Amino acid sequence: MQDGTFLSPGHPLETRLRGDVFCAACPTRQLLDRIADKWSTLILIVLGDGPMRFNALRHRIDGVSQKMLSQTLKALERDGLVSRSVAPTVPVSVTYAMTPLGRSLLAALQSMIDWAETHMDEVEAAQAAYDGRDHP
Amino acid sequence: MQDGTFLSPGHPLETRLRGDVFCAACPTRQLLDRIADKWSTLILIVLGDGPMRFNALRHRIDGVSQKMLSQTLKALERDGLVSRSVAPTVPVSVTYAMTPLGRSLLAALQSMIDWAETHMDEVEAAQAAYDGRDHP
DNA sequence: TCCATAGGTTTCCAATGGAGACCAGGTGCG
DNA sequence: CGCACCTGGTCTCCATTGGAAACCTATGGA
Repeated sequence: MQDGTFLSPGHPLETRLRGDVFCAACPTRQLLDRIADKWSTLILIVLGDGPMRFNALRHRIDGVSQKMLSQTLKALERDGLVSRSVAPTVPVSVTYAMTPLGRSLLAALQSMIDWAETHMDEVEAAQAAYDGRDHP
Repeated sequence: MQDGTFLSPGHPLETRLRGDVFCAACPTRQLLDRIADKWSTLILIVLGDGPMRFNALRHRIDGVSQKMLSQTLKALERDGLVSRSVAPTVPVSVTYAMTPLGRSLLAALQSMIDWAETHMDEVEAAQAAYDGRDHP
């Protein structure tokens, strides 16, 4: 049994076939590529706490460049995950917020963060063990 | 209330402070950057179905290059999420499998995939609406 | 001898991401 | 008046990353 292993019956195969994440051209895969992204994840989690303005996001998410922030926000807005509202104050103030659709993703993202926080020490231990072995 | 908004009491602040994902230097953030990655996510989901060999993974995950696959697998092995075992056959056969630690992450990843599959149409509708509006 | 196979590594080039300059356009400050 | 400054970006440039394809190691078979 070689490459056909993953096709064994008993796996939830039909969920795979319509919208297969493993097929590069499939829309589901492209959507996954968008949300399984460093900046997208962080932006969505932050906005989960409540609406926020551009520069507030910029300072909250350490290390994000202005370009990547506006680029990622634009993509998330296009996907309908966040909304952008411009208030005609002076200077103009732009506020970003979660849409209901975005909010429906929040639980999944949060559980990734939670996992990361919970299992940090195990991962660090694994890294130390790996580096200690004969890996030059 | 401007940048301080996110510090409002009532939020689970203490979970944030030890291992803050929003701080670029923090280990938790680095771990998130690793798992919230296109290839890592797909590899882990595939390996969740059972152990698999290098070329099987390569063919299963459409679009991954040999370099990125071996690079990502190496990182995941270092983090203790997947294990690598070499059988002294000829030619040598290398099999990758989930570790218990990796398996503990699986649920979170799977719920992201599930979300993507469930909400694809809503996202596509949002994209169409966005593109239809006055965005040149 | 020469090819094939598995699992990579190396090389090279195109695409991506970041730093920092620049822009719009209105405000307060001297 | 004229100047610097605010927000929320875009533009330009360069370093890093990712992909395609060639190469490598080791062995078994025609």
